[in-house]
Amino acid sequence: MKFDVSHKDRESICNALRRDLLIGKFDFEQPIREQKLAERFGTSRGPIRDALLRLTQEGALVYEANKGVRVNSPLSDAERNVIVAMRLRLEKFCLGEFIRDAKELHLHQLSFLLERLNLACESSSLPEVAESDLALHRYWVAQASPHLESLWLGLSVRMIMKYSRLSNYKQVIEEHRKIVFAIISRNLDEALFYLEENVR
Amino acid sequence: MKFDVSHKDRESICNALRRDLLIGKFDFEQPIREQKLAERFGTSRGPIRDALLRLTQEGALVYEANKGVRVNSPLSDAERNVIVAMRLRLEKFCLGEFIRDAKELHLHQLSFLLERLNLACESSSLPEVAESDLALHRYWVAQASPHLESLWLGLSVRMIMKYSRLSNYKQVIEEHRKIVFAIISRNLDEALFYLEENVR
DNA sequence: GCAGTCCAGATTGTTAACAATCTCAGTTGA
DNA sequence: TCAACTGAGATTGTTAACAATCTGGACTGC
Repeated sequence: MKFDVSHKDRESICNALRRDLLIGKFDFEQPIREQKLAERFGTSRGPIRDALLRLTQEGALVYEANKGVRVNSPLSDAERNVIVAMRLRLEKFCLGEFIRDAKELHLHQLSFLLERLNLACESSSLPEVAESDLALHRYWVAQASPHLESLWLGLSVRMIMKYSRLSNYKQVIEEHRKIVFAIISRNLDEALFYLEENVR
Repeated sequence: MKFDVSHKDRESICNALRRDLLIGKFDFEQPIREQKLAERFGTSRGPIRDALLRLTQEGALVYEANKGVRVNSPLSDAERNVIVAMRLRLEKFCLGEFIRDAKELHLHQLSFLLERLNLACESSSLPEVAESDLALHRYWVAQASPHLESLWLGLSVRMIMKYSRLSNYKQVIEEHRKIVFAIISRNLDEALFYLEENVR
């Protein structure tokens, strides 16, 4: 339980913990100890606290005074529906902006991220698939609107944590291939259609 | 520039800073210094960093490595429209849950919050009006879904920061009176209608 | 004059020690 | 028996000192 090193900055710690949360590494109802994480990442508790505070704000963790944090309780179906609708509203907007403004370089980057997702699916590595999936979506969101990126991230993580053990890798890669192809051919309506199919 | 004391915990510091941000107390593009705030709140830099980190995650501030935080750049009209739509989606859901489940006690609490907003408007105190306005909306959101509360807060703060110098106090109080009366008479459609009118 | 270097002060980032609080098993007393 | 108290250990909350980095201006060599 060591050698997650080569991470040092807050962003990296946050990303590593977020990945752990996505794949359900931590038990519900069991508090997450700062000292343990500090040893794992080779830092003091300060940066760990920063990361936990941030994940709390994103909704993945929940905080209780003088008791630390634990994994947040799952969303109800109704709450999840609201989150999904909000994420779609946000991501459709970004996709529109992206298709309108994307340069050749950006489309190429998209192909690269799709290929990364493909490799992750073929290796059947759940953490890799989850991360590559989010990284792909995140790319057009971040390009279209840095303002909305962290908001999108919170929604997406919270969404995926509930269901989506991402079991069917064949389907995952196929859905994203459709989206990316539609984007590259600048077909907005088609891209939005496949996006909705994928997210919902 | 002292005696904001009687605040000690992170929540209070965060709320105080959020209020300052809502009324535009800090200059754009000018960094916010941790030491200054630490002195103002009578703590060390640790809790201040927590609060700034949280407000950054909410989108009110923006962070740059080794340079600290500053007020985030304003949203574009298109971005704001997306935020408004998302907030409405969320708040309408919560309002429906609230009207369905609210006990007499909760409705009474609503009247109290409305009266507080009324007093704030009469005293024409911008910070008080902004805070009372948010507190009222926040109440039905928090009651309906604690899971969604902090998400809602981020959206609302980001929304209000851009426009809404909340100039017309007469109108503010009137709009909210309509919403609250509709809620108390359990008329969902009417409540949703006035909510949309108020938020948008 | 001017591009490049360097240094001092200011500011953020990290750390370890300490304070405050919680947990829980053991004890007490009715 | 069992509810209430107690205290030691564990954990979070806070602090001040220190390290790393940035900023701006003075200095240097051309």
